[in-house]
Amino acid sequence: MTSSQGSAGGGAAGGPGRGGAPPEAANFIQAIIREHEKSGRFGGRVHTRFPPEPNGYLHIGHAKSICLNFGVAQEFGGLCNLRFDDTNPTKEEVEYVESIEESVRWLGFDWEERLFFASDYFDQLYAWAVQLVRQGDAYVCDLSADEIREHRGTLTRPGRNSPYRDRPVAENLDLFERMQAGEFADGSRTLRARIDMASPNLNMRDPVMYRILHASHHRTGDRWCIYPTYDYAHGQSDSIEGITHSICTLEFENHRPLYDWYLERLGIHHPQQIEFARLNLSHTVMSKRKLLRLVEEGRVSGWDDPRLPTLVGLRRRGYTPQSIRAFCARIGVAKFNSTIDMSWLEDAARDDLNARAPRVLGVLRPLRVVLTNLPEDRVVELDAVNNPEDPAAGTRKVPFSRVLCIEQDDFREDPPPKFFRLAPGREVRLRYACIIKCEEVVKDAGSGAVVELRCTYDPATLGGRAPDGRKVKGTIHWVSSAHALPAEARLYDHLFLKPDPEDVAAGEAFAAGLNPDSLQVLRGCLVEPSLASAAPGDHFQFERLGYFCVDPLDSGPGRTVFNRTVTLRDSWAKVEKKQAVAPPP
RNA sequence: UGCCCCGUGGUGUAAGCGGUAACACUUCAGAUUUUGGUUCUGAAUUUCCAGGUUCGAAUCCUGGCGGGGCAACCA
Repeated sequence: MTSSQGSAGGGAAGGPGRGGAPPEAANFIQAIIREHEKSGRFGGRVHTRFPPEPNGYLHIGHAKSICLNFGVAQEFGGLCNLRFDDTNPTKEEVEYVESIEESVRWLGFDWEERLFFASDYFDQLYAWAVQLVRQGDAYVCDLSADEIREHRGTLTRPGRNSPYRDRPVAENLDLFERMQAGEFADGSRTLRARIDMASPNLNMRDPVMYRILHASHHRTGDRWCIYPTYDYAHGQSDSIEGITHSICTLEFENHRPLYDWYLERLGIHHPQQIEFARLNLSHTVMSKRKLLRLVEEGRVSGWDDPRLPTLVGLRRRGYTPQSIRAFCARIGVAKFNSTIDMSWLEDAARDDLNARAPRVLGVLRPLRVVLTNLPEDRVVELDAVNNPEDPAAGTRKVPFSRVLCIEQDDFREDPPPKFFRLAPGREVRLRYACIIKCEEVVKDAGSGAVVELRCTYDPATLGGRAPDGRKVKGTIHWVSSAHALPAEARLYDHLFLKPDPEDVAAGEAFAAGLNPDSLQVLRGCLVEPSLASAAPGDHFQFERLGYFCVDPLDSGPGRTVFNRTVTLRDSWAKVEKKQAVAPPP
């Protein structure tokens, strides 16, 4: 039994232990499965599946479903399949199949040899359709799409039977055979389930099972010109694979009676469909349609734009699979429609990266600092710890010399209260180096901008500690000008200004809610020389700034681009904000 | 004006058969700190409403109210 690998997410963190362990908090899906295990339904087996349609890129919402399906299987010692729901050749492409596989693998899940396609089952599905026709449970309907809609009735009014509903079985068989043989034009006929046109559930009003589509399929080519609908294909595919728990999102709740109906009429293995609430994240959009729009209208650079909630985007942004899995475990699973604040995702990234990302010194907006009492040719190699959370990460050397750069934000000519950084006449500690004192501020004659600080360093404090015990509250990051490497940094913010992108004035397109500052490109950054060996995709913590990831696409020889995954928590920013709202007397 | 689902602190979730609300995050206040990071301590706040059943209801029943979904030959 390999059920204790635990951490990989899905449901409550850790999950319940197996075999007689006291009951732990579980989400409602785990509770249902436990119930089934107890009652012996499915013979104690648990087999799930993640069933994407290959018509777009995976996003964080899919990650929730992936973690749930693979997680629950893992936890109960079961299996999870990857199955592409490829029943609509007009929308689906191989390009998506490949990207989806890659994303699931990247997230850390393994479907082993169980990669399936609904299209693998087209022959079986067809045979079952014939069976239903024979049983009088399905018929060929000559109504057009418009006519079908018209016959369906409305939410409050029952529908009317199709005039073709009572066709003799032999005629149905013949017609269906000829549909399949390509005798009829697209849309001219359908195969429909014969259920109940007066059902209060519209899905039961003789739903379409097969439509004529003379389209080439990415896997079956031109073998078929009729294709099963989702409702007819999905449950039967589950059945074929021996799925026990068919987990899907809430909008399929009303489809469950139909899911059950097909399986019952066919008399085949009958999985349990369970619905859960899809993930909504603040400040972004999740629907394929809207994501596609952002990409097509050029509001983002592509599907992997680091501002997008797509898995390829998050990956490029610097999110690790672990952080995404932890996030999915933390948000839980329920049937209530909720919106999770983006800060939860960001926290998950901080949590994970804090433990693993090596620390480096990098300056985003450099301000020149000259140490007037340090000889020009003097270079000191200082020891810096790579990760205080992980002693095994060791230390590295950082060069220190007369001309340095510090962050512009770390100097204030007129410091507000509680500002612990550098200011005229004040002292600050340079991380891993020494304490310096600002003696003089050099300004640009024209603009009045501060262009250089002339400081002195205290040789007694080399290493950072003051032997006289004097307290220096601030510690700032820095870089040696002569040794630093140039870099570009991309700072990201929410794609949308408001938590709910739909919350725009009447008549305004949702694009109006886009945050104009969601991307800020900084080209004059300077980073410590050890970063010369940074590889694409590497994660770092720029001390005091945030977590950054080497952009795999735009970095190359002679050019390093860092994507800011997320900032560090910044309690000074909070203090400052408060001061701005209510300035001290 | 039909059917289905849902309603627990600010947020997200828990409380197998009804037993007296918990966890995480956020917030606030401290401590530690050569990252205003991390970590640690403490505090604050909760069962949509109204009836009913019961010794006892977040849990069961009824009725409201509120939110979501459904009328593709999409998934």
